[in-house]
Amino acid sequence: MSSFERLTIDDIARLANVSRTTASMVLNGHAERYRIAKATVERVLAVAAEHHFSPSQSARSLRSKRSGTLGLVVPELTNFAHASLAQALETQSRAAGYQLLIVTSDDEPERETAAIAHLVARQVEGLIVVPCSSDASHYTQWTKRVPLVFVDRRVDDCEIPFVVTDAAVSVTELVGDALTAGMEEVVYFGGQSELSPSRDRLAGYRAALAAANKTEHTDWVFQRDYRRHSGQVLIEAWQREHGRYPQALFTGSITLLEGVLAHLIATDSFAHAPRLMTFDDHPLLDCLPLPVNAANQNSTRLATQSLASVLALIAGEKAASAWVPASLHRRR
Amino acid sequence: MSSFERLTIDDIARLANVSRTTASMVLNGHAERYRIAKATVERVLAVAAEHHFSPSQSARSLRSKRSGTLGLVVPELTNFAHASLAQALETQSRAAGYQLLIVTSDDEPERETAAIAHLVARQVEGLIVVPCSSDASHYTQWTKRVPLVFVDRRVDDCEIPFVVTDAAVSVTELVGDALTAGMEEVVYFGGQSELSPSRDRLAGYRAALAAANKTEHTDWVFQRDYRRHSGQVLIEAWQREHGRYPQALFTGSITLLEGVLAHLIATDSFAHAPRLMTFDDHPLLDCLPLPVNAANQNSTRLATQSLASVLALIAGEKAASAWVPASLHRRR
DNA sequence: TTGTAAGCGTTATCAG
DNA sequence: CTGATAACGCTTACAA
Repeated sequence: MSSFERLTIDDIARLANVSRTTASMVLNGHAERYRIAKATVERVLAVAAEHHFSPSQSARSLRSKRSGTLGLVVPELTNFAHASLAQALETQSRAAGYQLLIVTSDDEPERETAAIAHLVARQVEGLIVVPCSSDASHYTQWTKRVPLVFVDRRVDDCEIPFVVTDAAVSVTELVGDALTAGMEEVVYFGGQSELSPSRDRLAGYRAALAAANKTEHTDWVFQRDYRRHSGQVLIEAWQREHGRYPQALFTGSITLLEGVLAHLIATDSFAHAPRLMTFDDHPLLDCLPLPVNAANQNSTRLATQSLASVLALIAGEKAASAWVPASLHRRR
Repeated sequence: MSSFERLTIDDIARLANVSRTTASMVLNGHAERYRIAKATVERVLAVAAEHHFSPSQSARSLRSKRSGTLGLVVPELTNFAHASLAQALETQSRAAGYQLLIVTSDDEPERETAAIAHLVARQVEGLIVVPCSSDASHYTQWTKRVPLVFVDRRVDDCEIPFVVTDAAVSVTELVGDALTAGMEEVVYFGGQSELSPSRDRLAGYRAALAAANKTEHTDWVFQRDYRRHSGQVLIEAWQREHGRYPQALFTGSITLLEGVLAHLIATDSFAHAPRLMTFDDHPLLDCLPLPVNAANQNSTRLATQSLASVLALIAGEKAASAWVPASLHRRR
């Protein structure tokens, strides 16, 4: 087997000619409190440094009954918004003294349940979840065993705190822009209507119509799922039906936008393309031939707030839900 | 404090009217081996299930001297290639019975060192690192304390095993395509030449020139870093100098490509744009007005191989370095 | 077939 | 100021 033996605090104590206790106190910075002789302190620290001593996490957490870990369940790391969130949460958790365990659910409720079970078995002290099911009981069953908060998406009819983007407001603004600019017809392509962000985005769209005194046409709103393919199918169908493209189009995600753009490219239709808006931003959107206005989620703040929420729950306090505003990235 | 108490195996044993040992054996699936009465087994399992028992990881790892964790240090999760790698590694590690601890270095050597130190203190059993420094001693210092392999990038003059994409071959093919198609002039924009992927990509480019019997011009190869801004600066400078765009252009990363495209858009120059090729693929590249051929890294295989390497090191075996082929995504 | 007991590496209480 | 010692929850010889 391996040659990666580790020294224990006993080894350090022995090498420094002190007791286990003294070594422990020194290494945990309690030297002051216990008035340990300066010489002793230095000797212990020197020995520890020389041998790169680092205490056993397992022993420490066994003793302290704290794992020092938080769990994050996220659909896919290849989704830019979720990757940004994960990165922000990782940095912030570590700064707060927690190691973040990131696990992916692939947007499948079964894998998600397995992921949560895995993290609970790993004894995370708290759980931050981007839920992919709208069935509250999927989540409430864990709620007695571990502090749990939702981020990015929320689930109805349950008490679990959530931190989500205030999508409605930003979509209203985004779509409002187009209406103000004189667009008579703004079509909406969205994802699964069970997911809260879908509902929020649609609500924002409808609010914009209302604000502009427009009535929604029957062929303005279409919802399937967030797969790229769906974007392509929807725009194809719309074009086939009307023999033209809509004046303006809002897509609920970058993937849907990709589908739309892929179709426009395949049919060489940029010239007749709708004015495009989308939810979520990405650096590559700057490189499209068409300017796409985008609602840009603030992943840093989503991270900060959701972290604060779990930490509150862990501390036995109430955690408030929060809405985080998105910013608009206007490209025209 | 919180109401999230956990049952111990002693509780389960007591509730099932057996000893700690029996409970442990049953719960670890050793019932057969110790010929425990069927009724006893069922009783224990029933009680455990009823109370959602899950054993303390800390106690378990303390006892077994195995943390059951692997560490991954990656520059940024917002880089699509690294996110794909992290996701693949997470899934595969979990399947192999390890929890992956993902930590980001932000491509800064100091933060990277801190990240590694953090993971070592957390007692990961093995470490998979995308190195952001070319200083071997940054890494060899850890090598006596924990099994370490590089992925995606390698570091010269050190014995640490690596698993990287065979960039040279794919870039040769990519650039060769353009040369075969009659391009007389293929310009190369790359990132930091200290990083091994940069060198591999450049080597691939030069091999393509050689294969086509071309001599490299003095204004064909430019290397700065992988920031988007650099792509923009480089293309601007080239255009200013020559009063035109190159016939063909290879960018060493998507970010550099973004810079180039941003410039082309800003100056409305798509009509005179070079034939574009880039390293790393992204779904949004399908949506550009220009077809961009891309070398697509195989993150699943990078994950599989690097995981296999650390696991080999952990088992005390030799770990071989590996080159993973990339595939070409041709868009014209 | 089941139970007893030791020990993994820490930390913290309590004596000295 | 420093040192024994117990306890955290679990696995596993070894006994019974």
